[in-house]
Amino acid sequence: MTLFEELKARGLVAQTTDEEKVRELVDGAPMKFYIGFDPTADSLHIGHFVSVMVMAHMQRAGHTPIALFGGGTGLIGDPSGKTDMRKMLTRETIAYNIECFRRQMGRLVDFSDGKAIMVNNADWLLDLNYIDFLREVGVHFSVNRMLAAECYKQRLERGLSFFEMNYMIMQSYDFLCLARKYDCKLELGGDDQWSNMIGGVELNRRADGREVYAMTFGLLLTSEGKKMGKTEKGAVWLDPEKTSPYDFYQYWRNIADADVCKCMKMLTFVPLDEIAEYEKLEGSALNPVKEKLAYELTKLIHGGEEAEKARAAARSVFGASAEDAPEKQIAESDFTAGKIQVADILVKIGVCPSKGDARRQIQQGGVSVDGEKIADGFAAIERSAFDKGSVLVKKGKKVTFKVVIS
RNA sequence: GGGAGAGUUCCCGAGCGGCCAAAGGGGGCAGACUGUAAAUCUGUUGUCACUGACUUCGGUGGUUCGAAUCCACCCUCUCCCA
Repeated sequence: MTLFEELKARGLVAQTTDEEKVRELVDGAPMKFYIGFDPTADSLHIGHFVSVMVMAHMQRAGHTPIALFGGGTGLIGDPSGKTDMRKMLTRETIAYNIECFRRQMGRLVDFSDGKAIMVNNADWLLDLNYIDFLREVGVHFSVNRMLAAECYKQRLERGLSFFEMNYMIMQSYDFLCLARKYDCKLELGGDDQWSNMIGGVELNRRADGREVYAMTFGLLLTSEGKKMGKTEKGAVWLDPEKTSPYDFYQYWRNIADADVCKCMKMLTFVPLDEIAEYEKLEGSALNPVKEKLAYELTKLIHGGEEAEKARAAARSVFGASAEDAPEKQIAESDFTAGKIQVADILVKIGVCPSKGDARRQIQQGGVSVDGEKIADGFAAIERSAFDKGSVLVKKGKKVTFKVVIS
């Protein structure tokens, strides 16, 4: 199976500007390609995951990825698919964010010895002269066509600033610069970037007469068509400080039945024929597959050791013993007259946002201490309960902590 | 620059001067059912010293016994005209 076929089978090919040519490039001699990243946050999240995986696949096949950080375009913000204008970021935050991205990406893509290149488009965008830019690049763009582009349509109804409108032009210019400087032949990106990417291909042809190509991969959507990786608490991050390996693991462990195999194809290196076996399964038989998915992904992002820990913790929480539950500390001073209210503990260890909420959870029967359900919202436990070292506090089915005294 | 309108709790969105901690929906959390899934049903969703008190309705002042609701100014956003 060739690389292109594999990418396609994994659902990593959505649109191409010229499928035959792209296939030749991907399956052919080593070449350079690029993927752009908007440094809008200080950590990559699941939405970026696909991009990074595609880079990794390509690199394994000998190609050289160019990771382009939108340090310059980040100052504008991509209006595609957004309903509102994005916040503008300061240059300092963007620089910091790029640094964070760079670190996280290093886990999956090898940047040593020039095997992959990192560039920041601020290097060529910031010093642009407005008039020169208009003369060199601006002439090649038709406003009529830009307005017709799908990505702007929605925004036209709600208002689109000239400022944002320039995003497409700048991204196109990126491709032109990379083609000139690195002989970059191919741009990859999420399907939502399609319009912007075509812009780059066109610009290369018009400005330099150079043939370059673009290929998109599908966005990571749930079977219900929503973007994955969003929870109410925010995105699922790859930074362990922002989303703990355990939560990360749990996110995937709780994935919908319909999405397991798709994610495994797109996000892991698990061989396709192995996944084909999993696709035959359905119902509760999928549970081990979900576990594998969660384990593989956690391993890719946080390393084998963290993956083992997360899996063990999950198994214990939902299995018989809870010995591996995460530990939380409370202080000796939290006790009053040798007692502490269960509600207070819940607040102290950050399980509940307020004491009122904690009482509610207890009264609704959602809290247990050392395996015993508490019903009284004002129930307190004795200091002596901690004599054995720790007390197991559980809220709901999924939140369990071992509480110790520091 | 001229004209019209809007800013309410996590989000959307009701809201008569007192009966408003504020309808309804979404989302979240918990319970039942389950497979740590989905769907469904139930409860709950400002804070606390919790049958009571306190803080919230863009901001600042004002009218009033009493204001999310009325007035003034300000800020922000949207729309229409130029």
